[in-house]
Amino acid sequence: MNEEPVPVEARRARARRGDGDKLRQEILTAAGNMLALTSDESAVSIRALADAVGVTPPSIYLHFADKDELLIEVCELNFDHVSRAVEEAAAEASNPVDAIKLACVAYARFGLEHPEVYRILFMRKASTPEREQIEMGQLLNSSGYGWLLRSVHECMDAGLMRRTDPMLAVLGIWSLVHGITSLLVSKPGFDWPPVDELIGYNIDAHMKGVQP
Amino acid sequence: MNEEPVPVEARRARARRGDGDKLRQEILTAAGNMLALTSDESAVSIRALADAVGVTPPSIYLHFADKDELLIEVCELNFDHVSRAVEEAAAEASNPVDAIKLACVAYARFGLEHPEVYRILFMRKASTPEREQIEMGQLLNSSGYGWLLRSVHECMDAGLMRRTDPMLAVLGIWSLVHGITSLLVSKPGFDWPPVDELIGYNIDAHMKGVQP
DNA sequence: TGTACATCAGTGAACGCGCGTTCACTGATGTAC
DNA sequence: TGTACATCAGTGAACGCGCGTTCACTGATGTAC
Repeated sequence: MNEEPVPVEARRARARRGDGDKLRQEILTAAGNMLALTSDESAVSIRALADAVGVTPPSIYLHFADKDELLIEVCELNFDHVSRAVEEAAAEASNPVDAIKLACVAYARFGLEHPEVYRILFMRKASTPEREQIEMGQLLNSSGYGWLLRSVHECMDAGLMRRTDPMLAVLGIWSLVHGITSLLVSKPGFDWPPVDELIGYNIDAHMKGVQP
Repeated sequence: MNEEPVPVEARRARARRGDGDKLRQEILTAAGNMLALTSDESAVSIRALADAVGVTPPSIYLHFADKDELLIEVCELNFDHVSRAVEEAAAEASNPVDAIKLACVAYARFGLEHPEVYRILFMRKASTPEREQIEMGQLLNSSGYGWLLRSVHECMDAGLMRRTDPMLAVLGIWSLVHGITSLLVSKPGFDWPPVDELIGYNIDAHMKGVQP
């Protein structure tokens, strides 16, 4: 249909002199939106991003050294999103065990609402070992992870969980909810039981199982 | 180094008249080996497979309609492998709860030993909805899944698990162990606690939590 | 107040790559007469 | 027992595609004199 090189009206207005960084933000926002809309990580190519922002592919390189650097920033932003969702949900609870339960539900819901973001954050193989280190650092430093670790400590201190290496307990809770979320994301066509019930029953059981 | 089109000595001996299907088997075996060796799903291309078997790319199409059909068969084979590993481990147990625990350890171990196979089976997004249906069918019909479902029923009948929709319990157990496995597979560089301890503590806790 | 100039945000065209797949073919193998 | 022929397993070369990335450039914007 539209084979002319670039429809000029679709082009983004050029940034003013000092405002080069605006494009940088627009690119990151567009990447997030594209993941949300297309549900396909491979659809987020340099070319597609440039198109979405209304710019030519080489412009991307004015703001990011390469594609990997771009994706790292996308991850950074989205670790923050998950963290916020989890912590907001947990704030409603009246005790640390309930807080963990609510957090798990919020975590799974985030995954289901942003499946491709979830994929990139938690299911992707990093392109290089260095890149993996960076991503793990982002994850471990995210406020959501810190929150869970503190909550587990709190539970142990309050006698609501039996004492053990807190890491084992943290990873167990995270694994359970990540397992559910990632299966739902990987196999959306399966005839799953209602999500809340699935999470509710199992996280309840799990938290009961780690009591003293 | 070796830029000649195809080093003739490396070529596979041509099959005898009725033996065309031998290549088919060799291709499937090679695909499994490549996944094991390269730990990179994207490395399994038609071209690489042809190379590994000692044949030219078009030959693949003598035996498989397209790449998707080939991968479906690879999955089929590997669902069988997981199932066998799980059931063999469980056979050592003296009660159904222990059987489930041993099965979980075997399942995780399989994932760690065959990370790319695990990725394809349980972490990949299917290329099409039809393809997803096929894969889910393979999974649900695999003997390992059937075994877990029966074991959960057994536990409930024996009063070792409290009664609920068995699907909730099955998916919970599977999610926990899949969660651990897939995180280990996704983030191999993380400083994980010993796998047996991680699985042991958490599956123990979980099975305790689902008791009556 | 006007103009030359450096700077900055971007463009256009092309690069090489590996991919899945197709098409016309070749040549060894077995079979019919 | 010998030969023509159909069949079958494979080859060789090419297709179009989208990808990340590079390079030489353009032209608007602000600044110095």
